[in-house]
Amino acid sequence: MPELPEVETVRRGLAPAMEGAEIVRLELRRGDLRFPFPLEFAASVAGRRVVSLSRRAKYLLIDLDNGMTVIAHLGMSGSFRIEADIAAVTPGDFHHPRSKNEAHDHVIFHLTRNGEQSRIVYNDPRRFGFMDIVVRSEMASHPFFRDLGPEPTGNALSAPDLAKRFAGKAQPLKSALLDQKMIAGLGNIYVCEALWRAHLSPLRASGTLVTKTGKPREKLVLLVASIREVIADAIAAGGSSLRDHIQTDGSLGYFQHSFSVYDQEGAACRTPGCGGTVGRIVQAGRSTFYCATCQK
DNA sequence: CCTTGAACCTGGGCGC
DNA sequence: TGCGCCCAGGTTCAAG
Repeated sequence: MPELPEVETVRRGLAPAMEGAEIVRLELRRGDLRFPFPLEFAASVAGRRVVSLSRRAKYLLIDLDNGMTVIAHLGMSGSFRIEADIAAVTPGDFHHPRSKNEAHDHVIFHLTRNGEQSRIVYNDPRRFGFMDIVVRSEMASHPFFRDLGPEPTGNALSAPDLAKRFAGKAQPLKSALLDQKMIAGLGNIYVCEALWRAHLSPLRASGTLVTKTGKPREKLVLLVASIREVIADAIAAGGSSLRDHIQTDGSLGYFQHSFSVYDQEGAACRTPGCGGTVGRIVQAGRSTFYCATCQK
């Protein structure tokens, strides 16, 4: 499920339940997800207090009071849910349908705070997600983070900076933007949506957005603005919910109702006056949705 | 260096 | 109902 807006939504959902709480026990219900859990993972976490939750790219970061940070990546199908005792319900309760795939509850954080117990459950049917724990001061040099590009939120991402990365590249915009070294946190949905907003073809060579002297062309400035806007809009909507619930309380994000091109093959292009039709092609083994009429 | 394709997994949807 | 095939929000690694 998760690109940057979905992970940010998870972070915001978990923060009130986790920050300040003590992790009494970390329950690992199998030895691995995509990778084996690190040695001493459960022991390093047990008895620690959660200082804060943050995010870098698509990684959720759980800062502990011993100077270590738990890193969680949700892969394609990972999700967290909160189970508070006060909200404990009968299995099958209408408002809290018991997930039929409890078999995929792989990691459980058992928490306590002010005498109240709760659990944070990580579920991941496909197990493309993974968790690790690192010393916080060494995190920036960790292989997961070392090569990441700027965040598309805030001011970290700029057109001149992206121009440097794009200069001379024949790589199509679609795959360049999916590359986490270019910009951190974009995935298939938001790359398609940003390119549509900027009226740029996903097939276009990224180097064509840069002048001979290495300056961003007008189109690149527009692309950067489009990326920022689509990410901000998606976060405001609580992310996109496709096959899974993404919010920690079981509710759905609703940005999927705002898709202009993603998963919209055959639909009329929503660009005013365009009249084109949304098409689907495959690039680097992944679906790209775009309007060939207005995206050049 | 670059690009493509396969691999890692499970489940949902669709056509027959 | 059932089976087989295709597809899916990500990332990595091998091969050409």
